[in-house]
Amino acid sequence: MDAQRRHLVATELLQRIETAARELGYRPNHAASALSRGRSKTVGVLLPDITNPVFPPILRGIEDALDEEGYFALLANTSRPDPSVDATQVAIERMQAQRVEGFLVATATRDDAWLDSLRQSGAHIVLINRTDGRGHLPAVISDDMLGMRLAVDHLVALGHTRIAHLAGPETLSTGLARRLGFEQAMREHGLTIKTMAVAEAYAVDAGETAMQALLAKRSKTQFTAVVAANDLLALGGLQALQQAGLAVPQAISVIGHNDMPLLDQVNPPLTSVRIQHYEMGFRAARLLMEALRERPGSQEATVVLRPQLVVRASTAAPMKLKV
Amino acid sequence: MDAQRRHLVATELLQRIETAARELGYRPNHAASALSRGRSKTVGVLLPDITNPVFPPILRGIEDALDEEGYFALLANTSRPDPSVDATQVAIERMQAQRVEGFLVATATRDDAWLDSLRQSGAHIVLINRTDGRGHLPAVISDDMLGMRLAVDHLVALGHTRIAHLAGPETLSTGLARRLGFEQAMREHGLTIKTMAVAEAYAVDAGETAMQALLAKRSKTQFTAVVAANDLLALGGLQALQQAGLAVPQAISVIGHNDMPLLDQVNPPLTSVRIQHYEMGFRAARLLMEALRERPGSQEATVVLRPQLVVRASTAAPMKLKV
DNA sequence: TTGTAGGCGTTATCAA
DNA sequence: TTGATAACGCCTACAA
Repeated sequence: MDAQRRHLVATELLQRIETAARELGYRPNHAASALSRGRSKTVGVLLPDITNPVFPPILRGIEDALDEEGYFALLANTSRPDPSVDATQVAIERMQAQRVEGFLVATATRDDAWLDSLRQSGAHIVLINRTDGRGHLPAVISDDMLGMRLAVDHLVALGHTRIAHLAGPETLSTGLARRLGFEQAMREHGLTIKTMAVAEAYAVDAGETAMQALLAKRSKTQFTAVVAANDLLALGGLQALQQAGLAVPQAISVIGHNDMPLLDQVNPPLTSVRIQHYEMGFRAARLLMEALRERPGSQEATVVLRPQLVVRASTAAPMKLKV
Repeated sequence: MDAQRRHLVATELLQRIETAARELGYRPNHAASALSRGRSKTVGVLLPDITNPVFPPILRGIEDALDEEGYFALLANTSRPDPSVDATQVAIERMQAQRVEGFLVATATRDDAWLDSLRQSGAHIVLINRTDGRGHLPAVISDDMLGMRLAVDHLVALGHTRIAHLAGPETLSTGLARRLGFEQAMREHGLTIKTMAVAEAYAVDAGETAMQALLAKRSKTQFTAVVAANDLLALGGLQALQQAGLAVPQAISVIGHNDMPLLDQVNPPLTSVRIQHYEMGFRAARLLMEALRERPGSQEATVVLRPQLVVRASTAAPMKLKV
């Protein structure tokens, strides 16, 4: 029964009804309600892969927010071993068949055609962590430019001037924004950018490869620090540095991005830009809930969360130059 | 349209129909189907907390298996900051309202009343990773006894004889089974168990506390190695050892359990018993799918997966005794 | 083979 | 305010 109207019925009667209902094993049938009211109380959530450590806190935030309104998330991991089938498209169709009331999308790239058509079909969408290229979808993201500025500021304060960037894929808004943020921050300090390598994906092995590319040019560039666009890249980079016999932070300082779990336990504990993952998921889900309540056309916001630098043992003053 | 009967219709007509359907924006309404057929194509998944690194691979396995049959998982994180409300009970009721066809439960303790009543209500249930106390529910678990044997065998082969156990909560089947496995393995080697500490929960800080308890008795017991029931406990233990100025593995060898992600990157890289998390989720979901297909009363299996020892740098031969 | 009627459980509408 | 009734969209069973 509608919670707001319980008081209209005698308490004693109400209790008798509820006991009876329990004894008869009555359960409200949500499928019937969904059909009749056209509200499934579910939303679709698109993630690349829940196995990637950044996503569990985001998902937890989403579910905590949905929970408050009695919603469930239908989850799809879109990154699959077999890329021949378009997992995203399939997932969206299945979710639409389930009549999800909206979508939370953490898989956007800067040129996703499906996002546009999904939007044009009138679906409610909130992006998480990554924006699309056009920027006309509401989103909850971290201030990636600021994050990179914090990283560069920290290194400059330690005395570094020759700083390299281990960039993420430019197809992702985060990869692009962090590169731009890095360049901007360097400019503000009057520093020129000597080296940059772009990783193919946010993954450990891609980071290793990219770092090797950086190291190949090291004799020329003499960089003493590396800002990575992502922790996984940084971890891969750490491995490449170790193989090259370069000590972190003595020879090279390294900064990651995301501050994913366990990063304080790795060797050396990694300095990283902490992103509010849980908050990101929570706010995005709330935003979606609000959009579902409002009449269509209510203005939709983009929320930008503040990152924070967490200094650990992978950054130190550069070695004295042997001039 | 039913895939098995497509051929009964002229291909050309079929295509015209499908184009028309697409143009009209037709989407099959699953809510209606669910109501009419009594099948929601969803199952409930109960986890303590997706943020704990062991669960993402399990969930991924579950979803990959469900995906094959067009099912979605409705997820609930039952461990909540405010324990005053029984999150499990609430989640189950909401899932039943959504008419989930079964439950995948990774939160079982050895004395859960709700599990029994859920079972008696006729729900299909498959347990994951942990069993209940009575053992009359189908489950997919890892061979915890074997896992501990692998750990002890490895330490004995290195020359250790005084081995301590950092046990998990006895309310969980894994905590109990691993302790029993440890004791059994020690017995097989003719070794007596000098020290054991039981952690309150599978968490880093609980591991730290428990290790401190072990260390308090160290002058008497002189243990040279610790087998932890869980990686988080081992990580906490590592911290306590570091604070006590004991080097790992030179002074003390440490073995974890689960081989969770990033464990190869911590300092020192942790030797651990690898559990097939993904497989566990995948098989459990498959088992549930089968149970849903069969007539009621079909015999239900418990699947036991083989763990595997992953040797890294946290274990070494014991220091020479100064006799 | 094709078509049609009734029902799934809930909600909303419209009369009384 | 209350109570009966149609409708939500799909599925199945039965009739044509």
